[in-house]
Amino acid sequence: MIILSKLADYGVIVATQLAAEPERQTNAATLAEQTRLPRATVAKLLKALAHGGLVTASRGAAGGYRLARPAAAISIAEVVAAIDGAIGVTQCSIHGPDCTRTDFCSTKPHWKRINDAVGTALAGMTLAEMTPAALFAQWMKLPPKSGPKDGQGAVQ
Amino acid sequence: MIILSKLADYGVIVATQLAAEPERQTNAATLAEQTRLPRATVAKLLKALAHGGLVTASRGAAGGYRLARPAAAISIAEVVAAIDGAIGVTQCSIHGPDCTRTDFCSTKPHWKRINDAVGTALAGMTLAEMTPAALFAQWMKLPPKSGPKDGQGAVQ
DNA sequence: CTTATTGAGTACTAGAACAGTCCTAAATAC
DNA sequence: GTATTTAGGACTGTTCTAGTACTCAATAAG
Repeated sequence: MIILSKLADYGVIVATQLAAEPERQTNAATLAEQTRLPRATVAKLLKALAHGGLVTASRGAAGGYRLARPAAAISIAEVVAAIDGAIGVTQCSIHGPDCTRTDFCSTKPHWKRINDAVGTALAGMTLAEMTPAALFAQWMKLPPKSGPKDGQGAVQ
Repeated sequence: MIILSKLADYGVIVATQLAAEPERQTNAATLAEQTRLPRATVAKLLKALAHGGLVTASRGAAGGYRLARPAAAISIAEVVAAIDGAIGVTQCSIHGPDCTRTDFCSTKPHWKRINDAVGTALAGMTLAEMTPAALFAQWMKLPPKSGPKDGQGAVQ
């Protein structure tokens, strides 16, 4: 089973790309090239991110997108929610008490615990931590098994 | 977005039902009645659980299912994995390095952290904790806002 | 041994969700 | 005015999910 949809995954990648150079305004076509994702798909993702208030858009010639807030203030949970909707472990976690089994379902109250754990995990990581720069910093401190001598560790 | 599929959710419900009376052997039809789930679906779930080694089956007349291990030794993660397959945050978390973006994808290494958090949350809860008995015990210690005077709290 | 019961395994179908594309309108720079 | 770029839908093909049905194998009871 996969937790994130492909689009949510892509959304994080696109947002991370924006976070890599926050001062610049980048248009959808350029982001598509940078991330090697289909142009139309990237455009769709950016619309969703803009709708969620995570990026700001400028229309017209020389327009484009940039992060609405500092990358360190945008959590992965927000990015995912902007694309996939609210995060819930089960159907009943989202829809509330309209489950026909509510009355005798003993599992329901427990999902909240798991739900919170997942939410915390996604909310506890920011876009800033996803950038290559952050990855590099981490790699300097905690070199992989193969050691820092081969540059591959930083990518893999 | 919903993390668990309906079937995985149902799987936990069915397994919890088995955990409620571990000494008895119950057949698929009875479990379907107890959980109010479609009989054919319950049968399908039980097959998956049996395949995953979580329940043992006895064929033939007076056959049925029971937990293969004590409920306290079966984690929700195992139940979910038996039905939905291995848990991964993204496609690449499962498929490994065959992603075409591996070389320049800076987000990939970070998913592991989130992946582990989700896995830990699901692995940290057992079937025993999901049973009504466990719920009741918890409710005795931590009564809900409405207080223990109305018996409803234990079900909701 | 025969028969009824029950799980095992597989195949199948309808429906929903997902991923991706395309088109038209609105805004902006030159 | 014209080119560029996002906004907002609509649309489509594919994949996945949920649910059902059917046949085979195993077991208990008479």
